[in-house]
Amino acid sequence: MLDDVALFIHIARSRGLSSAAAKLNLPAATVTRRLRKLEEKVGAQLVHRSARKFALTTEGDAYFEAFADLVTQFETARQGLRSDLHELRGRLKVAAPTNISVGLLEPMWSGFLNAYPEIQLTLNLSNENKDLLETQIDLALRVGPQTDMRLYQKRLGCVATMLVASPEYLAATGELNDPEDLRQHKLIWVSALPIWQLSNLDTGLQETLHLSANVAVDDIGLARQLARDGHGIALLPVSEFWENFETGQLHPVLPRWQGQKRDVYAVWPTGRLLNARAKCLRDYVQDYLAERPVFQGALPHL
Amino acid sequence: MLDDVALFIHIARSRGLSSAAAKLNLPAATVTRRLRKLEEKVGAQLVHRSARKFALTTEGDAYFEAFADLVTQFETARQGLRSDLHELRGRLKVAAPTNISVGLLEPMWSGFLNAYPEIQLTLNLSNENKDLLETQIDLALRVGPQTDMRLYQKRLGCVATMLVASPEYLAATGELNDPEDLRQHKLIWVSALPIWQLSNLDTGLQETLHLSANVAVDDIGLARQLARDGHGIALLPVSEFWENFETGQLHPVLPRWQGQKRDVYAVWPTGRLLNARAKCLRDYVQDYLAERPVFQGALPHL
DNA sequence: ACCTATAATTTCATTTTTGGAATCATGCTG
DNA sequence: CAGCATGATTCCAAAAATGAAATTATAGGT
Repeated sequence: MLDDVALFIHIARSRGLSSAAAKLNLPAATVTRRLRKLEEKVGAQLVHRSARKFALTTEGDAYFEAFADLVTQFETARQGLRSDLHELRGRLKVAAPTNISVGLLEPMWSGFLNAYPEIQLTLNLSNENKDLLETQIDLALRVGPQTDMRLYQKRLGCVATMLVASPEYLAATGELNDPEDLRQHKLIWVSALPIWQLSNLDTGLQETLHLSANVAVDDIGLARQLARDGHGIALLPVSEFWENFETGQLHPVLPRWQGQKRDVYAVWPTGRLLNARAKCLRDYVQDYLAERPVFQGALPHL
Repeated sequence: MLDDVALFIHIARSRGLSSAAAKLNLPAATVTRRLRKLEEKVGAQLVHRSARKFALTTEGDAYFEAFADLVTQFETARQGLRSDLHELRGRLKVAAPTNISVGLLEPMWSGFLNAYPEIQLTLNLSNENKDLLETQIDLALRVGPQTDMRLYQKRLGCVATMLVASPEYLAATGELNDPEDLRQHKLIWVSALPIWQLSNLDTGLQETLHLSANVAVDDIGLARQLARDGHGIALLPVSEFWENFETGQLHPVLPRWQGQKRDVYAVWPTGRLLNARAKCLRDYVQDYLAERPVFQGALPHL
């Protein structure tokens, strides 16, 4: 019956059965019959009609007012779902961490846009985790443990962390032989890596260190900068210095030890269907990360 | 297609095809087929189903979220219209003038309620014309010219007006022979009858008088009371004193002259369908008034 | 008043949908 | 592991809907 009500709404808007039939690509006979069937069900005539004259009855007015907006919303929702579910065109709003996006991942964004020129990508870069529901983000890339239960998450890769310092700092203070030696050093702490959990590449031995930091910051990029400037030893994701590692501005400290690996995730809200574009991007990112050791947990000096 | 979407919503809510079929009073074969047809149109499976297990796909979730509220609104609107249009049960909000409603018309309200015990009548009495749209009145009884173009109106009857004064007042001042004599008297003016247009019952002669009133009030009941108390001559609708006329508390002044007749109307907003209850009441009122001379323009002393 | 053009309705052969009955699938219980 | 109960699907005759073509209705123009 809802289809017949929708038909009636179109008839009312078109102010005639023939023009409604034309708009809906239906024969006039079908429109006539279905309107009459609806009127029989309702138990009232909805339309006064004759050749060249058209008016709604008072019942028809009531029906129109009650259902017109609903029919519009139905059709809008249906259209939106059709295009949103299946088409690789239109808007796609993505959040991603600033550090890796303007560095290692810039070619990935560029490649995606070239591959899908009809997708209008809005890329919100931030090193903070924005609320996806509030900001209406379709998909977010995140690094590190994801604890928000409102989000679906798919693991796309992982990044190792390791201890680094500037060569000047190490020349002044001497090399370290053991994680315990860290206590004698200036340390740069960053909020993303609150606990320093180190594991030995050779023996598999694990140590969790509770250290007192000389400097504490909440931005990984700043921590890298401070380490490079000789202010101490930092535990950093290798993505932060992978590209420039050969320049020697940051040296590994305790090179046979590594920090905990940080997984890279795609996340999106549970209530939200992942449309074709977001799925496409997610798969594109996964493929891109699969081909780069830095996102498969590799270390730059090995 | 909207019918199939609605069916899908019911399937999702019932968490099964068989239970949805039972609720909708449809064969399971029909439900199965129409769901599959919808899935073909959508180009995606909406439901994972097997014997004893049921789950929506992510596309199904999206469809459910997009359409569930709309389907509910559709069904609510449809149910509302069905009952509102045709059933003589439920709410009916009516506005009517206080004076005639607690007097002459009280038996009419009582009779209507007895005749239609399932109608829940809300009777808003006032001698002011309330905004029907704002107060969501279904139907209003009004007396006098109706100039609001947003209202449909149907004339149900009419009430004559005439000049009256207390016997004490007339004994003190003497009888009148001609409308011009009114100028020598104390007059009680009421806003509902701003112009005194008198017509002679015998000759048909009409006079429009522009008089200076001693007292001006905006409530007809108060005007009646003042006249009864000997404060002068008032031009009043006969409905105001029809019942008590034989008690002699108010005497006709210039008994062969009458004031302008005031029509009684049922009015309702043009955009609003007059439902079965309001129609029923309107017709009931018209029949009731038709049987009472006071509402057919009669004078009490003739 | 008549004619024409347009809108609505009706007819009927064809297509599609329906629903009862039969069949299949599967999860739970013993 | 087998059997049973329940849910889902398929089959097919019957019913309903469809749409092209023909017909009817009517409003406007001459």
